[in-house]
Amino acid sequence: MLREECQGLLEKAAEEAHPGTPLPKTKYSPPPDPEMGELSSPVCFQLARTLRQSPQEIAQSIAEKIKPSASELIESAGAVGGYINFKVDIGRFATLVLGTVIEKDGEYGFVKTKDPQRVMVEHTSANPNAPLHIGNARNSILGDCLAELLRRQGHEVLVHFLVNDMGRQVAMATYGWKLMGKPEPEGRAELWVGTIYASVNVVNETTRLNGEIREAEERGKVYEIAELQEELEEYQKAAVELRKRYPEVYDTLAEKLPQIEDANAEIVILNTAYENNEPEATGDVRKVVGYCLEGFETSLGEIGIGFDSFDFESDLVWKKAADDVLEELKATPYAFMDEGALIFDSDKIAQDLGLKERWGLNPDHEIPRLVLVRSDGTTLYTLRDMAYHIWKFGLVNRDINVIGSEQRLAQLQLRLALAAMGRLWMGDNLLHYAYELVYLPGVKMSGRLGRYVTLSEIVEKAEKLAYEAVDVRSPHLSKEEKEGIARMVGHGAIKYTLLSVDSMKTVTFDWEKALNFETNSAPYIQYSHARACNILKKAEERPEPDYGRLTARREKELIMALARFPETFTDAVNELKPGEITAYANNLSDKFNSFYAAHPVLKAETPGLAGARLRLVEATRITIRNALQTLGIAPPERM
RNA sequence: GGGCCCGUAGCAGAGUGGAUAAUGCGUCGGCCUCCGAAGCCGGAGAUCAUGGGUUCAAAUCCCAUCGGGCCCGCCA
Repeated sequence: MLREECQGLLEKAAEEAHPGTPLPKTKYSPPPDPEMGELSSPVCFQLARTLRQSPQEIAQSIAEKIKPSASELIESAGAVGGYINFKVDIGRFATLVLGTVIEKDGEYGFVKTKDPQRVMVEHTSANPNAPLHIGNARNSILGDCLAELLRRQGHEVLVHFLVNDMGRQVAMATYGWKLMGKPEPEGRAELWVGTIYASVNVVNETTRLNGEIREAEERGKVYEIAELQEELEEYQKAAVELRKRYPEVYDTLAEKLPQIEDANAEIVILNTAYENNEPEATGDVRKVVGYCLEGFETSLGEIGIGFDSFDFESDLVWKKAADDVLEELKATPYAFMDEGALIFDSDKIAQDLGLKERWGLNPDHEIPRLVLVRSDGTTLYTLRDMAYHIWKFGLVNRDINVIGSEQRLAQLQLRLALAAMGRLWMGDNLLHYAYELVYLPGVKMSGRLGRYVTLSEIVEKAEKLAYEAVDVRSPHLSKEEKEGIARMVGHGAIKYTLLSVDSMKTVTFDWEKALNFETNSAPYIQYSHARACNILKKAEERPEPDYGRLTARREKELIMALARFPETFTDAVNELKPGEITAYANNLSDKFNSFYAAHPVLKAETPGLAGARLRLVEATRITIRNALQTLGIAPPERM
């Protein structure tokens, strides 16, 4: 709102000083020194060229013509070094801002879009044969936050999870489970399924390697033996870890699997049977996948993340949706046979429709082709993915896929294929929200070997550390209260670390940093919220506010920060950058804590000032809470 | 070989055309008889990977080079 005021004043003044010169759009920003004012425009630098004058002269001439009296909020304007700086009438501005925040309360800042859409956010979509780990967690947390941001902007949002249940990996887990006599899960279902899967893999690979070593020994190939031995050691190490986690699982499989003549062939048979929807196979696979998905729902549910729908890849196959896509593609000029396989010509469609320019791709780069059907006639995952997206676009008109950046090319080819089938609008409205991986120092994660740091481990550890911190700082609270706070703080800490880093940068997950409860963390922001709540709780009366007295630097800065929330929110949603909100919330907390340390609220010098400061605290509480909620972080009232 | 992404203080990490490059950890020095010290106040610490270019103005845009990651499967 302040920007519009300044822009209006500027336009009028510029017209007077330099008639007929259009005012270019520029960004406003706070000047480096608060003494210079609250908002500044660099517009004169741009005018310098057309007006053939120095920016300083232009700024001077425009500033002289600005009439602050025409504005309710601006007190004065001045030219400094080519910039035009505005000083805000803080009393009036505070009245407006604090009044708006308190009146809008839970809705403050959530500027509604003029163009509400139905949007899908697909996120997590982890293979249902291993537990969620910290890398998946970045996906889930980003996806959940994007969905929340879009919802708050007024879109109708659907959150879906694609279950990749057609792969060999799921068949392996199911096969192991059958071999064990189809037991019920023990402990964490997803970890248990993951252990079965990894055990099958490790036992099979060990058997294979032992055979190859024997053969190499017979032929006396010394060099090969050493190589195989080394590989074998990796699996043996993994076996020890798996055995430690679920002794019966590993031991049973280690005993039974080697007795099977060709376990791999049996796994393929099971997979094919499932693909054909044969009742027994379907019952078994769905059971195991179900265990795993329940585990996902539990561990994500613990940190407040959920889905509207789990979409099974197998359902698409059974509905023959992929076959329909195949027929459609075959009928286009972009599918051709090569060595018995059916190929999609990604580059040709991009050229024919000018999609490289349209989608901002390198025009000189040839986009690699894509295999749709193997020479043995079986289809590939991509085809099912196309069918899935056509289905999704039957529900929504915009789709955001939160998927690792390594899938960039595959996602592009998917969009091109949609365009090739006459569904350009789907290609245009499909966004691959890419993110980089999360690394754990000193840990090499591997699903195949059952080696991972699971999300629930991390959540548990965070809760434990948070509990200890609460216990030290607020020993008088009941155990239940402490636990509730520990959950909010622990979960918040994890989410904040993953949301505050740009999604295109790799994150090195550092326990110390993620669970540091000091400045620039969720707990710091939560603490600021709790402090604000505490003051409000202790205020016995609310004197009539005298906003004109909020003149101290820290008060002004806090008010300015509060006023910035709506535009921060809008930027964050439009650019899909949750980091904007984390940075904002941290900055707002800084301003509040500085204010808190410098100025007493309840014991302010006059009742009018106390009243004004109380509203300021109230508005801060509301804004911090709103910001945290868009991030999926809970705002505790005490901690 | 081709393509995409990343490179900012000891470390972590904002900022993608505007003033003196945020912030945190660590480090040095202060502040609890005053609304919660998970806090506040103040120091020191940066050739923004390197070299060119565009611009009144470059960490930001363009080109080249170096370093790191990922992709270019008849895997999913």
